[in-house]
Amino acid sequence: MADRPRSRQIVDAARELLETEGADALTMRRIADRLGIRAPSLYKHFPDKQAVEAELIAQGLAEMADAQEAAVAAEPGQPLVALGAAYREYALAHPHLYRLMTAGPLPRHLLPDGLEARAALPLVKAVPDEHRARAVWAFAHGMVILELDGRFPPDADLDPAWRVGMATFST
Amino acid sequence: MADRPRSRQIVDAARELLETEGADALTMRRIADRLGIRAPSLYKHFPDKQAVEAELIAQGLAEMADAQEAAVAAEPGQPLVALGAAYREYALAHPHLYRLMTAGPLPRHLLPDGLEARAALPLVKAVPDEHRARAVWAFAHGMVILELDGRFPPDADLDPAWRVGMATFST
DNA sequence: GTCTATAGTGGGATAGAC
DNA sequence: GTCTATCCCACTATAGAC
Repeated sequence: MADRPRSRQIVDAARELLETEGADALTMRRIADRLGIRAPSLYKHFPDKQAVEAELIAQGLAEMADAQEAAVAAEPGQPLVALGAAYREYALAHPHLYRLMTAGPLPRHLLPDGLEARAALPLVKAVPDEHRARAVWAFAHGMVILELDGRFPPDADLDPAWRVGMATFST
Repeated sequence: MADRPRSRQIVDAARELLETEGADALTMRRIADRLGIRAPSLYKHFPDKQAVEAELIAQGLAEMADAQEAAVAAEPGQPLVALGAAYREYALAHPHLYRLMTAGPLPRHLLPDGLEARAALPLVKAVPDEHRARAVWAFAHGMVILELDGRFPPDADLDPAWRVGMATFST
C-alpha cells in the first residue's frame, strides 16, 4: 500500500471503481477522488483516459489467460468443457471488467505485444481448426453477454445450455 | 412525407440518425435538428428519450421477426441454416440498430405485448429443446457482435465459422 | 405544438503557478 | 507531482409564454 508507484495506484483505483460501480463510474474525477487528489493531476501519469482503460483491459486479458491455462492444466481430458467453465466463471466474477474487455474494438496499440494471442491460445490449442475455434468463442461470449444483459428469461437455468453447447462442439 | 404524425416523424428521424451515425448521435437535440424544431418540443410527443429508443427497438424486433419468418418459409429443409443466415444478414445490414436491440436489458414494459416472443418463435420452432435453442442464439449473437466489434482478425473469413457452428447445432 | 430560457449534471482535458 | 482555475463540451429535462 505504502509506496506503490502513483501510476499503479491510479490503475488500482480505476479497477475498483469499475468493478464495484460499473463503467459509468469510471471517470477521471472519480479516480482522483479515490486517491485524494484532483483530476488534472492524473494527466501527469497517463496521457488520457483511454490509456487508463487500456491498462484495465490488459489486466483482464492476462487474468483470463491465467484462468484458461489453469483450467486445461486441471482437466486435460475435456479441455473444451474446462475452458468454457473457466471462461464463464471469470466473466461472471468480473462483469464490468469483462464488458470493458469485450465491448468495441480492442485498443491493440496500447496493449502489450502478444497478450491478445496469449489469451486466445488455450482455445486454439484445444480446437485446432480456426473456424471451429471462432465458433466456440462466439458461443461462449454470446452466452456470457446475454446472461449479463439479462436477455434470457429470468428463471432460465443456463447450465444445460452451456452443457449442450460445449458437448456439441466437443464432438 | 407530408403530414405523417409528428410522433412518427420523430421516430423516423431517430432511426436515420442511429443507423447512419450510431448511438452517440442519437440525442434529443440531433433528432429535433433533423425536424427543424427545438429539442424541448419533442417532449410534447414522447415522455423521455427511452420511449423513443423503445420504438426503435420495437421496429428492429419486428423486422428481425419478419426476416426469420421469411427465411424458414423460403428454405424449410434446413431451417437452422436459413435462420442463421437471415439473422446475420439483418444484423450486419443494421449494425447500430442491432446493438441498440441487444445491448443491455430490454425495456420490456415499453414494448408491444408478445413482440419478444414473436421474434424468438422461429428459432423455438426449429429447435424445440429450449436449452439447445438458447445455445444456438448465443452462438449467433456472439458471432454477430464479435464481428461488429472487430474482434476477429481483420482478414478472417467468417463464413466457415458460421457454417461449422450451424452444422454442429443441426445434428 | 412550438418557442425561449434555463436548470442541473456531468464529462475530458489544458494552462500555468507552486 | 500537485494544485487552482478554467475551457469547452454535451446531455436530459422542465417551466412558462405564445
